[in-house]
This record gives sequence, structure tokens and C-alpha cells, in this order.
Amino acid sequence: MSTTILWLRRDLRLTDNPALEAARHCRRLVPVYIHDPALSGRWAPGAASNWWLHRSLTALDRDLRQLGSRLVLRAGSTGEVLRELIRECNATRICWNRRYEPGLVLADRELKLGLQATGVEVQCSNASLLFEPWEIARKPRADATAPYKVFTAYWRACLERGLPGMEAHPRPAKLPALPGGVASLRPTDLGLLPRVRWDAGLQQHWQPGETGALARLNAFLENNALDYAGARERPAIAGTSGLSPHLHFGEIGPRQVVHAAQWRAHNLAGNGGPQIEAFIREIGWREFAHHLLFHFPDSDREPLNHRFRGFPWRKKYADDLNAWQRGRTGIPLVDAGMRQLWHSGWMHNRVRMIAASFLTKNLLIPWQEGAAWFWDTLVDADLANNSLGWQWVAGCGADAAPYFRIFNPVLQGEKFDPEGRYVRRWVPELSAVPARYIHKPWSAPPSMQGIRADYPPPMIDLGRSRERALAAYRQG
DNA sequence: TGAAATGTTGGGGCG
DNA sequence: ACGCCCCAACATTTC
Repeated sequence: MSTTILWLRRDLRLTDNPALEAARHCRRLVPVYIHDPALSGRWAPGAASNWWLHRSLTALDRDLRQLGSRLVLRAGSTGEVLRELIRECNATRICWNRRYEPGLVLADRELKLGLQATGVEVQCSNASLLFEPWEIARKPRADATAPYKVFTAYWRACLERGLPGMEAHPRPAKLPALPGGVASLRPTDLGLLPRVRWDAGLQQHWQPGETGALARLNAFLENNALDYAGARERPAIAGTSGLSPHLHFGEIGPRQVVHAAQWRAHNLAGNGGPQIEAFIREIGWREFAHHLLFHFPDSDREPLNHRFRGFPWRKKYADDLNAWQRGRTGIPLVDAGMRQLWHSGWMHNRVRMIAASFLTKNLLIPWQEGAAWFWDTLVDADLANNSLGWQWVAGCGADAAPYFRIFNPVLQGEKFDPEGRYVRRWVPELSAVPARYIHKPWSAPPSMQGIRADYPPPMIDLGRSRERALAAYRQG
């Protein structure tokens, strides 16, 4: 009887895991995670992402042990580690779930061919997307296909094809045991945790791992789904699902999410439907992002719209970029968002758009700088989502916001955080400012300012910088 | 998944 | 009763 290796990557779960499903019918199963920093190329994961990974691997090992198995941790060059492991345990078969980032696709293909050439059976599956990136395509001519570049058209094509709503592969009740004597590193050996323990904030906000992911999903569908469309716009409310980091690491899959959401809609008599539909559409944006990055593999750093290649971004902006990163722009809603990010490894989506608009439009700093900072600080840092989001805001992406759409953080605050609860939570220097002025404390009469002295004045005039951006975008 | 400027309408105060 | 102004509320357009 055979020994099978289950190579886990961004699919750190036991439910609805096609590679696990393919692998588990064997005599001996070797679940392995390989830490191979060289593989991430120019996008080495940031500290927040590494923190999450550490916790997630720990949780996965615990879950595997409950089923009579455990997680083997190795570090080094992926190909060498796998070959060595195959030799060590006489494995005849290896199963994994695909990744779609540029570089990894090619590396996987080479690895697969190399392993097959040595007589190892390789089986690849899809655990992380509703549709493979090549599965949805336009047909501009009868004899040609092309990737979508407009979300609504893309999503319509997905819906017409039909979302995979089938029941997920259930979590196995038991897994084949590991062969004896397979060595493993401990999670701490991977050096993923920060040397300076700044992660207390992350700790209190998140529960990495499959159990935490499923708890999030259920709590969201139970408590927030009914009012999703409205509540998700309000950063002071926990109205979003909070699933993004869990989805990134594959602690839960989009098929499970969609299936559970549709089931919930089915049980919500009447008006629940549109709300759930709005939620599933956000899963659609995630799919669209992966579709785009797969077909335009340099869109993580080059504008998709080539007219932006010579765009007049500012050249010297180190101090301004630093003020934005630290949440010291003097614009309350922007600062609140940037501090939420730093403290919790996450930022509410509406505030992401506003903070990104401020950086790229009001400050005219290249979107790549913002993307790099988000990459370093977000627990849900995901190359496809991050690249699409920044290009969308900057106006150079697919289906992008038109150049003249410049968020006014004051109006956005008054609209979506009317009492200023979000700002007060993350910018305590402003906690005594009356609601009327919380989003524009500089305009409060001196008698009732309530700003603590350590809060900076606005670093830039919103009106004038808006005009400057419009001029730059018109000519660019 | 904007904002700001401009245009239109209609009610109320007032001479 | 009437015209006029003011301005809020809403709609349209422009960036």
C-alpha cells in the first residue's frame, strides 16, 4: 500500500480540501508544510502575514493530531525538501492544491514534471477559487478567447455558468497515520514570530486557523448578513465578514463560504436575498482579482492601463509617505484607518479606499508605495486582491474608478461614521472633539476644539490637492 | 463602491 | 393678491 504526501500551502484546512480528499485514501499519509522564503520572490510576506501563518500552522497541527495524524514542518528549497521527503518515506504519490500567483504557476509546473519523471504520481486540485482563472473567458471572436477586464461582465459570466454550490468535502473523521520517524521542525523554528512582541493587538483581534474561520463565517451569517449591504459601509460597526485572512491562507474556501451563504439566504424569508447577494459579489471581486493577476502577471507592479506609465507621480515624498503610514496626516478618518491597520493588521474596506485615495490622489504618491505598505502590515495581504484594489483606486486598473473620483475623507466620514465612533476609537487625541467637528477638527471654533496638542494639523489642503490631482490626471 | 458646481423647483417672508 | 428674493431640497452636469 502506498504512502502519499499531502503538500499543504495556502489551503490550511481539513474541510473542503480537494487535495486532502484525493490524498487520504492511502495507507500512510504525510501532511507537510514547507517554509521556502526564496519562493516568494519580490513579495516576501510581511510581519503580520508571518504572524498569522505561524498561528495557522500551529492550529492545523492541532487539528491533524485530533484525526490521528500531524503536520510535518520543513524548511528549505521546495524541490529538494519534497524529493528528500519522498525518499525518506517511500512515497509514491503527492497531492497539492494549486496556487495562481505569477512565478508559482511556472514553478509548480516544473516541479510536477520533474516528480512525474521520477515515477511519482502527482495530483493537483483547486481549493482556493470558485473558478480556475482560465475557466472564465470572453470570446471576442469565434476562434479566440480573452480575459475579462470589467467586473460586471466577468461576474455575469460566472453567474451564468453557475456558482459551484455543491456540498463541500466533509472533514474526515480520521486520517491515516504518519510513517514512523518522520522528522519535523517546530513552528517556532521557522522564525515567523516577531522578535519584538508587537503582536498583542493582532492576538486580541484574530483567531487564525480553521476553527476560527468557521466561527467567523457562522457568526457573520447569523448576526450580520441580514443588514450586510448597509452595515458593511460603516467602519465603526463589525458589519463585514472578517474572512479575508482566513480565505487568504485557505483556512476556509470560497465554495464553503458561498454554499453557507446561499443556505442562509434560503432560510431568510424574503428580504435576506439581496444582502447575501451583495456579500457573494465580494467573493466575486476576489475571484476577479485572481483572474486578473493570472492573466496580467506584472499587474502587481505595473499599471494595467498602459497610459499610466508616464503618470506624473511625485518623486520626493519620503516624509509624506511616512506620515501616512504612521497615521499622522491630520485627516482624522485617514489616520484612524492607518492606525487600525498598524494595531490590528486589518483595515475596514471603505477606509482602505479612502486612505488609498488620499495617498494616490491628494498626495500624488505612487500606488505601488501604498500597496507595499499594505502588503507589509495586513494579515490578509494577498497579492491578487492588493494589486487589484490599489490599481482600482489609483485609476490605472481594470474597471477602475474614473480619475475624477476623489474621495473627500471629511464627507466620507460624515456619511459613514456620523458620530465619529470609528475615529474616536483609533485616534484618541480627538476623543473630546464634538461629533459635528470630529472629521474636520481644524474648522471647530477655538472655544470647543477639544483636540489634544499631539494631534497634527492637516498635512495638506483637501480642496487644493484635489484640484492638483485632477490636473495631473487630466494631462496624464 | 464621488465631489463639487450648476440648474431647477417650490415654499415662505415680505413689501 | 402679487411679484420678488432667499434658500433649502433635489436633480443634473461636469470634473
